[in-house]
Amino acid sequence: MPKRVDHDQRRRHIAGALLRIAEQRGLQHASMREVAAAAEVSVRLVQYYFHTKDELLLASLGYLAEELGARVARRIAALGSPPTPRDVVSGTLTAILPTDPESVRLTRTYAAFYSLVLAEPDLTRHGAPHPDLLERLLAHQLRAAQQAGAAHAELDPGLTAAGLLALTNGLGSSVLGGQRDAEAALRILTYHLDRLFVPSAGHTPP
Amino acid sequence: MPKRVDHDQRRRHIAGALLRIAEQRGLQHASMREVAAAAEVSVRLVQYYFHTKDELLLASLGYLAEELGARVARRIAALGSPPTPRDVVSGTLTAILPTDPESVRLTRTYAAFYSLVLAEPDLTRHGAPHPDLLERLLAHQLRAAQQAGAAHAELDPGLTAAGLLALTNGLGSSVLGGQRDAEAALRILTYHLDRLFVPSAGHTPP
DNA sequence: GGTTTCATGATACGACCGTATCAGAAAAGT
DNA sequence: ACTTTTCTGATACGGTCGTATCATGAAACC
Repeated sequence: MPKRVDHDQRRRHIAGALLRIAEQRGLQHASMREVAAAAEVSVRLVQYYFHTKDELLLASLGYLAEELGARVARRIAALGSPPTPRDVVSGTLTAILPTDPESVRLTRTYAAFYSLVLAEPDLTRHGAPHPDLLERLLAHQLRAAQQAGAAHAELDPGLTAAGLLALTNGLGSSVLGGQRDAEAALRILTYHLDRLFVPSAGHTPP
Repeated sequence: MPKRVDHDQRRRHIAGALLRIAEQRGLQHASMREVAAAAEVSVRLVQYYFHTKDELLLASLGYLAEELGARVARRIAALGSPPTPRDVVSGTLTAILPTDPESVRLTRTYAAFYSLVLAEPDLTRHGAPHPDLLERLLAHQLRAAQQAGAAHAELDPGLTAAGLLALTNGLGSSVLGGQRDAEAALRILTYHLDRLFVPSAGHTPP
């Protein structure tokens, strides 16, 4: 037998090369040859670990989702304990908004996959349980804030959570599109959060 | 000289074929040959009216923007006169949200161009004065509503307008992505509008 | 009414695409 | 030591891409 290699690591390495190309130059340029070159690997190797290009695309998208999920989780975990519901909401949403290099990279890469997913929905038939999950997390935090008197009681948590997520996604698009810088987007997001949560001692005293 | 032909009409016809392909199968399939076939025209003709593919893509995007702008204008013009600011805001936003076949077509097509524009920003160096324009329109309407006592006075019109636009774009993405249907998106949008405008006789009495 | 000019068609060229094939190196098991 | 299995490399094939070339139709102008 040959030297045993960590297949998963190899797959991540190659998929990472594809994600890098997708982020920087778009999926149009993510050909097998370009991916192999970016991973400093032969084309045959890419074929070996991913039998077909669709498989490579799908796996890469999976790794990307994993990475974004990890970032959100890390952000939430890094909050002081116990974090206020607003901290959780704000932390989650700013983790998705392209403000720092990592989030720019992640959202740019996601954007590269967006139209592909729209055009070929079969590719992700079994994917994306995420958005609904995030929405539920946010709604749950909003409810907790209401019970603690930290958010206005008449808010509908579900509709508000969905709105916040859509707002953040829309802001992210405009930032990536260059119509707004990250600072302006963050200002808009914070403004809307301020309208949901009642002011407390710890937060942005005027 | 040959029979004189309306060049602009021909260009629109060909660009329309590209837009149709982009919407239905994505820009990946919008090759010169496919566009020509969809327009029932020879490849040479496509080359004749658009010297290069980039030119075709750029022109098509322009026509698309024109079409969306016309839809918004038509929607606003169709409002009773004088329309309330809320009607204008709501009409503008629902014109953008993919709720009926035409708006689905427009937003799907836009989405197809999205990642291309992100990857090749040079293509649209001179384009897209639109978003800022819409934002200003919404902000202006919000201010008018405030002066008429129809919207809460403490709102920041600029930030709120930007938020509404981003919210609508985000909702549109989720509808196109199939995570939500148009009805749910409209419900979320209406909920947020309800939180901005003070209830009046004409609107959704409980 | 010939000629110029605009408009259109058929076809070819080189490049790159995804994938398949052929072959070989390298390490574990016996 | 030798076989067997896992891994890697070079190269070829058919297809499609964007674009260029060559050729021709048909109408307006002198």
